[in-house]
Amino acid sequence: MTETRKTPTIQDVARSANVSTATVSRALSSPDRVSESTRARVSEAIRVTGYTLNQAARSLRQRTAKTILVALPDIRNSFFSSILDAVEREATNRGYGVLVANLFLARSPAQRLQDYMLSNRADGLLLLDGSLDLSSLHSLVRPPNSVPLVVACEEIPNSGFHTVLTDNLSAGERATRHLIDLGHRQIAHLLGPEGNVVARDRLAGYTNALTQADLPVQQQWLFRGNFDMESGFAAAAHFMSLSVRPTAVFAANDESAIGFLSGLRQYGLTCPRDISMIGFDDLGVAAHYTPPLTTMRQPRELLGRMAAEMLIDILEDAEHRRGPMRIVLNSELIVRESTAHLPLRTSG
Amino acid sequence: MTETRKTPTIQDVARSANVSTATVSRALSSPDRVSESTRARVSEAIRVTGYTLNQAARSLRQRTAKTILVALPDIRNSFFSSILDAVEREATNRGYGVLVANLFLARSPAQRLQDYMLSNRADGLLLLDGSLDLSSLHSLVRPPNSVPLVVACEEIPNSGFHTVLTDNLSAGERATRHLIDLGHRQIAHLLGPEGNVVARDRLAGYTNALTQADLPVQQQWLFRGNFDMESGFAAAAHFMSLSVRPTAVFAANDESAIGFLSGLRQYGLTCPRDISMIGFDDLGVAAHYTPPLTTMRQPRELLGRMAAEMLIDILEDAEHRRGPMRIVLNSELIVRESTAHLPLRTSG
DNA sequence: CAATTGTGTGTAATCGATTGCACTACAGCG
DNA sequence: CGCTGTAGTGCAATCGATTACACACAATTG
Repeated sequence: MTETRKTPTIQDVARSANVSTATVSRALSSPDRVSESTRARVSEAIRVTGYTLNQAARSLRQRTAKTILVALPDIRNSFFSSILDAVEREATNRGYGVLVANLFLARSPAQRLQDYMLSNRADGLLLLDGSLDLSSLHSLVRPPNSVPLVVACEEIPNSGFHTVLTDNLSAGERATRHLIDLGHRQIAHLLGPEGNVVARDRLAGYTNALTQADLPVQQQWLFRGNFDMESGFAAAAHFMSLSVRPTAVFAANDESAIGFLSGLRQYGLTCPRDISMIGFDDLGVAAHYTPPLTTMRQPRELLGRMAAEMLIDILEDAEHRRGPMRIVLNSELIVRESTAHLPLRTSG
Repeated sequence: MTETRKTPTIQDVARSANVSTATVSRALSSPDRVSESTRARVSEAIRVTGYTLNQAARSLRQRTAKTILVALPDIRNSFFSSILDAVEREATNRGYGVLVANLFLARSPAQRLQDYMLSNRADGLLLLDGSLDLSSLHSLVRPPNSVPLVVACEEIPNSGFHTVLTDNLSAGERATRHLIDLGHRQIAHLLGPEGNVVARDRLAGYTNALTQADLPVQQQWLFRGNFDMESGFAAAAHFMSLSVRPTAVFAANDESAIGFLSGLRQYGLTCPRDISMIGFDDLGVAAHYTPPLTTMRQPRELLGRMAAEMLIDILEDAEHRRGPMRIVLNSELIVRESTAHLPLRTSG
């Protein structure tokens, strides 16, 4: 006799508790508007029927999906997945679901985001990728499609978007200064992707630090990179081809630093004996690399959590007319073993 | 005058195209049931109005969210995030959204999954975590809450769930045999988490290989581990305390292998000079570690893609009465520099 | 020519929860 | 006693798309 019953609805609960559906709904969403005895009856009825809310129905009526969309340039990258982790945690705590859109190799990223947002699947967008076409984003953010948006980790200059990120410029400065303090005078920079704002700021920090120390910025010591290991690996070959080789490298992130060191290894060079290396991010593997990597630690968890908080705050506060918010977090220098004092023995 | 117009609905399109909403709906979902001229008028009207589908309304009516839920033990782990990447790609291609639930440190994981599934937010569940309580899962999968479920990477024994995974047992065998082939006779295994089926299979493979080579399985050479770097690091201390030290280690995964090597480094031991090490997974960093890590490569992308395919196939095929499916993929031995022939010089 | 089939479209019910409005009952007050 | 205010509840409209059913009309068939 127990046929495959359909999922119980609020109607079933109402019938079982001998109240109207309106009362059940209120007992759930604003319990203080319902008498205690009724509330108890409803709770019991919910238990008996095994009722669970149909989110689609609620979304339709309330025009709210209780879901945020997180757009990442590449989930596989441990840096982003850590942030996603923190975002997911915060969102879950506040009753939101997390949809992910991996933009890596996607055909038309902006279009995809637009589809998602406008189809009422997500209430807000958390963007971890600064490389999107600004104009297509504007069509999302401007009326009539005013999608709540927070940009994290990356930044879109002059966009006026809400942003949470770390102070890449001063962190780049700090990293470079660390090398200078160790006595290095010939310091290269392994660049991040061209056009990436974060990478640009780290470069600017590098340049500042050199300039402040009266060291020249040498064009040939800016190595092409792309934030990934392969590009770091390739840069090592370039490094070997130089007539005058730097004694230290500041890499725009840990992944490329690791790729670079792995590349150097092919030529028999060892860190920190032959070269000092500082990275950026403090990925989990940095502490366990050989050698353990000196790096600028970004507070990933904090960053993800704050970005999620900010977005959800915006979503839940209809009166968010307080102008663009911008939170800048500090990075921290983590000294490990990949950086060392310049050897006293002269190299020439 | 251009007030904040509401999002255009199918009604607006119908009015603009001078047809009924039914026709608009049909023009979208089954174009061949609509005459060509009407179809053109509707397309034009959609363009003019800027209409986008309200997914909530569709979900409510069709009882389908066009979304899958991916549950992971820990997104930060690069192994899982790679799989998520592949899953997301496949799901997107087939028009599905991807919700993520990170079960790491979650209070009551099974409850969370249940909530998600029963609230009509997701149509199916892709489980990448084998450590969940089986009984709570059964309440999900059995009627009346028959949630379509595919388990990937991990396995839940005797559950009868659909599964995609690699052949951990034979891969564990292969890995161990590789060490034996290099002349090693004293081979340790750095275990995965207790109770984890995948870890258990890799251990079984290790045991098999030893037995086949007439080597004894020594209890004290089974090092506790947890699939993460910290546990590998800790195991190194244990290793140092042994009176007779193995010459090679098969680690249950790359992360713990890296942690272990990093631990050994503290004691001045170097791989592969002092010890050979083989890992499992072939994480991106494996190729760029120092030394580059020999490992068993799991076809992560394929695995993720197939799991997503399987789940969506099930969702879209109402008649999926073909019994539990089980796909086993092969891992591949990737020989790099962390394993070496046993040195001819005797250690005693 | 009548009967039949098929194509294209419209009408209206439906999915399940929320919520504006109306109503009852009762307490408090002058 | 009559009036007002408030707490608690129910009725029914609503969100936006889908779809069973009905119907009009053209094409095909016997």
